[in-house]
Amino acid sequence: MGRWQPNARGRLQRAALELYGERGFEQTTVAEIAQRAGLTERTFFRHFTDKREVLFANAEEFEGSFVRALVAAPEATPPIEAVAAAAEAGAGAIQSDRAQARRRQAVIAANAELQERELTKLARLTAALAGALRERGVPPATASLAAEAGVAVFKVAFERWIGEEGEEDLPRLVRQSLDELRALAAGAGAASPG
Amino acid sequence: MGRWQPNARGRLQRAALELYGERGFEQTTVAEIAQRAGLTERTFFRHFTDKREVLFANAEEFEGSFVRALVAAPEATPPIEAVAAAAEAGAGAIQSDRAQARRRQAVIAANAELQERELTKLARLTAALAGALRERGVPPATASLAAEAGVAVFKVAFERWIGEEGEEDLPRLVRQSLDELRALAAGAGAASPG
DNA sequence: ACGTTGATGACAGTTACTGACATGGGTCGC
DNA sequence: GCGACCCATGTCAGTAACTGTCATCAACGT
Repeated sequence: MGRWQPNARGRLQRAALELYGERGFEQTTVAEIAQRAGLTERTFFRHFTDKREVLFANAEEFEGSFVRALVAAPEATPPIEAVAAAAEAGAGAIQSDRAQARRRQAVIAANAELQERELTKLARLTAALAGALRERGVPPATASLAAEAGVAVFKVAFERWIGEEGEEDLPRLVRQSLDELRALAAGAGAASPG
Repeated sequence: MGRWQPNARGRLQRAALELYGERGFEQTTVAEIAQRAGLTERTFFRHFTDKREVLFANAEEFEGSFVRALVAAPEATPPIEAVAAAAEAGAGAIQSDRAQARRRQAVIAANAELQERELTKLARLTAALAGALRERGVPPATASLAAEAGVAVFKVAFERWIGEEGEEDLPRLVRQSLDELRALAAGAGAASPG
């Protein structure tokens, strides 16, 4: 048996999510998280750069599934289709447990600092997608716009998925949101006179 | 003569921008900013909720010019055109001094926490635009997508404007970026074989 | 055996941020 | 003009996030 209980990082993540959910992000101290995980405050900061980051540990993995799908798209695929494929892949990587996603999102929605961090993760994702598009020969500005569009489409689909009770197929919602964006860009959607 | 020097808030903003530029955001303490402004640390936190916010004091004003232009657009304007008009208006509100914008942006680009706060401001702007679109009868998801598209277009134009030496007309760059987004959504932009 | 490694603990220090109370010139009612 | 209040600022004490540094001690290789 090792000197310490295994999976310190995972225990910290679990303890943090629980406490943030129970009493809120601000009302939870890092010392409390560490105590519940059977560790010390100092060890928490060795695993996570700050108090928020513990909720975003798998962001890299998520970003990876997004980017891999984009890279895997055939060369001739138009940028908007390539990012759409990436968004669908990212959607597929998440949708296995909607309950977990809901809990996490509820915690984030309850605190401005956590929302701020989530925006940063999405910005990282956007930058990664834009970079991958540039690698394919897409001009920089076009690459940025396509990446932003793809992430926006994903966000809208994700909100619907979290919010609604019936629909469970996130990739399908992604495709649907993309179609709406296309219609929008084509000039559709004038407000009905009222 | 008043008991205190006038414009405490402005003095704090100026001192902060100077110090963040001179020695960096992290290397500057709030006590130093307050001292340069001839005030105390406690007074700084009465004017700004935190150390970052001092750089984003006019975000509301900026957001206002954006939203006002959207509200002012004729009822029949398609959503994408309405947000485009808003983005052009916001562009017009900024472009009076590119040098100032450059200084500010350099400070922000040098620090992750400041970038995080900027993302939050842009998210606020996006939400405000989406809200205004909904008021016009645009369905929620479409409103969100249109708002995201408008802000993305603005961001791309702004980056070009800050980066390049020649072009000075930010609204024109906004219109240009919008055209690129339109082409993108229509399926253009397949990578050239190579 | 023995030195090294690596995850953790212990502890002190800095600084962002908050709450509570004090101060004193401006201003308004009279 | 005089007193009562107002309110921006000062003062001071406290909390908690984060950091640097050194100690510990099982595991592992040689």
